[in-house]
Amino acid sequence: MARNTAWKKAQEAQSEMKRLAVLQEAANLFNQKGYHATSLADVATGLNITKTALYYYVKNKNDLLYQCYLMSLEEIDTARNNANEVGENGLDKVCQYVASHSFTSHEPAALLNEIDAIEDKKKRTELHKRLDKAQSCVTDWVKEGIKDGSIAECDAELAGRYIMGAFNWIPRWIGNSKMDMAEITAYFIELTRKTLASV
Amino acid sequence: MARNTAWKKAQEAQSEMKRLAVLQEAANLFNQKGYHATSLADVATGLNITKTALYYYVKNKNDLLYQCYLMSLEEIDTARNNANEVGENGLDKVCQYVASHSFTSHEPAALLNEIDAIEDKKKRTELHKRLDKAQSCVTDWVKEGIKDGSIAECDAELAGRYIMGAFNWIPRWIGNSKMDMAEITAYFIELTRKTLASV
DNA sequence: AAAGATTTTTACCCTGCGTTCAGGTAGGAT
DNA sequence: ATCCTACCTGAACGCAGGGTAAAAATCTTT
Repeated sequence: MARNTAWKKAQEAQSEMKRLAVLQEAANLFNQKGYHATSLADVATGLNITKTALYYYVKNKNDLLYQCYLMSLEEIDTARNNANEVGENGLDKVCQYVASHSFTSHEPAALLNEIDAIEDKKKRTELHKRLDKAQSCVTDWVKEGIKDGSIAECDAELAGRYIMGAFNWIPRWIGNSKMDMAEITAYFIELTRKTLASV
Repeated sequence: MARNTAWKKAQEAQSEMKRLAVLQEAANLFNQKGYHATSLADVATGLNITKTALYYYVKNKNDLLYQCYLMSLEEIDTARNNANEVGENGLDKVCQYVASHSFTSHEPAALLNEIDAIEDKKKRTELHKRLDKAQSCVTDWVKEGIKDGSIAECDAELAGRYIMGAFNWIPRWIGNSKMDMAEITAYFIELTRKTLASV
């Protein structure tokens, strides 16, 4: 029956929403307190359910972390694609990237330290690879910028690391600051332009 | 007896050496895997003793973390004083600071995230204060540099955060890199000079 | 050699937390 | 009424890992 499948789809969509809510809550806590310091009870109470209920959406705690990574990496990929489309030269792409990168609500950067907590080796290396890509694309853009003249001659990898470090570190201190992410990001992009500026 | 006190001092010195070895080992592991992911057994086996032996040198696991912080902060303080003595202008002081800061074997920067794991509230805020100082001195030097002309007009705090972020992030990726700390630091200082350069 | 101080071990307890199991409720379909 | 599916709960298990007490080994002093 057509009705049946349509209904089923609606159900699945709603279910997926709930699953994402679980991941979102978990990601927030993992970012705040770290994976090991966050108990499943913490995640559960934040959602007003029991910790056992989590097992309906997720295989186990470690899988929960993995799913969070998948979610975050998806955003990073989006940011990268966006930068490639919108950016007009190397420098522009780098700036576009860091802008969307740091606006994400999940603060994936903070999460991205806990990769070694992933127990399954295959998944761990998979995540490592995808993360490397998140860094190497910046390196590539810097090289591109050197060629197209928007960026000064420099060591592309180190320059990329320098910039990404500055941005990735934001979550560590933003709590103490009166400024919000938008202001900080805007100013950091200015600094980035100066750091990379040709002549 | 004079002999007695002299000897006692020697003993204490040796004991202190051992205590520092414990802290060093713990700091390394905490940096590598994080506080919560590191068990006392891990620390103990790294030193070829039983975990109970640790309790001779340290009150408990949380105190161990605290002692590690004290050790790291001492180095940071030294680096700051050194920068203030040797540096000839604002820009110079900043560069001196980050140079010695990142050469430390303990990689205190990585450690410095886990402050919230300190359970005692008083000690936690004490560490927070001292860490703030480690950041604010950079802000001050940037301001100084703007006045003495070595650094361009800019938001001193944000510029300081930007630079410190770049350096603090190094421990996260240096493992994947073929370069060593000395090379990286040298190049990062160049980038820092460019980022802050007046004109 | 015996007493004392320092350092480390053996053997154990106990709590927190991830995980499982055995259901239970609500609501739509038949 | 009955059954199915989606979703959730409470209670209990198992074990990793922090912590303790007391014995034992090692080193020093007299």
